[in-house]
Amino acid sequence: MTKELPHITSAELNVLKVLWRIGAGTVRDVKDALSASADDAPAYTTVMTLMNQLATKGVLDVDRSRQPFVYRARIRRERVLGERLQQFVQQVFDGQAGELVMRLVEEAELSSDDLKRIEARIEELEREGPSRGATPRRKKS
Amino acid sequence: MTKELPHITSAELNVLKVLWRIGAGTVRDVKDALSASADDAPAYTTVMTLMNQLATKGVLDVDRSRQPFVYRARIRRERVLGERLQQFVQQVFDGQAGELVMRLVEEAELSSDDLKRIEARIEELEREGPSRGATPRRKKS
DNA sequence: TGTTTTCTACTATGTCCATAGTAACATTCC
DNA sequence: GGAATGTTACTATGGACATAGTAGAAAACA
Repeated sequence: MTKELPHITSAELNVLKVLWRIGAGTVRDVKDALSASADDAPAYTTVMTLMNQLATKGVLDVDRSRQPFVYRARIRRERVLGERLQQFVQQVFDGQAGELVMRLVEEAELSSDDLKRIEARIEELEREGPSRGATPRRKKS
Repeated sequence: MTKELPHITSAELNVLKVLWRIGAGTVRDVKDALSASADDAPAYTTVMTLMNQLATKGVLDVDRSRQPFVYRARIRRERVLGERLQQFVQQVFDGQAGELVMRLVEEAELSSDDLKRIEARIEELEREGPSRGATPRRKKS
């Protein structure tokens, strides 16, 4: 079984996103990247606090043989976003992922490229695996 | 322009969901409904606090001519969930709603009924409005 | 009418979180 | 080596939130 994913706060997630993008980096690297993309970027020390918290939780790997320390994500983006999505679907849409998707479709949140890609994938799934049950996966625990 | 939606916390949202379902009700009604569906339901007074907060923000309507007071939602479910979804897509998926949907498709979060419905709707859209631009709507503000 | 129950209003508490400052330490550069 | 700069470790602060208790008013009941 995969180890339990620790809780990652919103500010921490922003740090993680940068590291997923650049692969590995120092506090300054991450701080600069955050400053470049957002107007209200956190202070250097704030970024460090966040990165230390993530390291303590085992989400980041720290190479202390170099000065400044070099950080790297130990968790895959897919895993974190997947969990986040799952929680969101549960908490806000009561597990009704279908309703969520329909809403995105209706409200033009998806480009026509997105729509094409989704449609294609659905057709593919329906051709290969004729059934996946009438009801989606439910929350456990 | 529609008035700005006040911030609704997670516990408040649970209260709102009950009221959307039952239409209108007293604190006790809501408290009982919450107790029925979840194991760790909040105390009566906690529910009251939440409902008062919502009323203060203008999210709930209070009929004080009856004892106990009767509350009713003044905001439509679609509006709140829509905003929530929008924020989530931005914050977690950087606005890439397509990736979010693909993930739901891949991870079997959608039933085959869901898939059929989505596919049908997409085909419909593609037939009637041949284009909605290559890129989805972006965050404003 | 006196007692018990229900309800409302106000207040309190503890946690989580985002933010960042300060002091100490290392590195670099004249 | 000494000053300037960058880095780390530790600590602090303020706000938001979920939770719920208590006091007093109202209603129900016996």
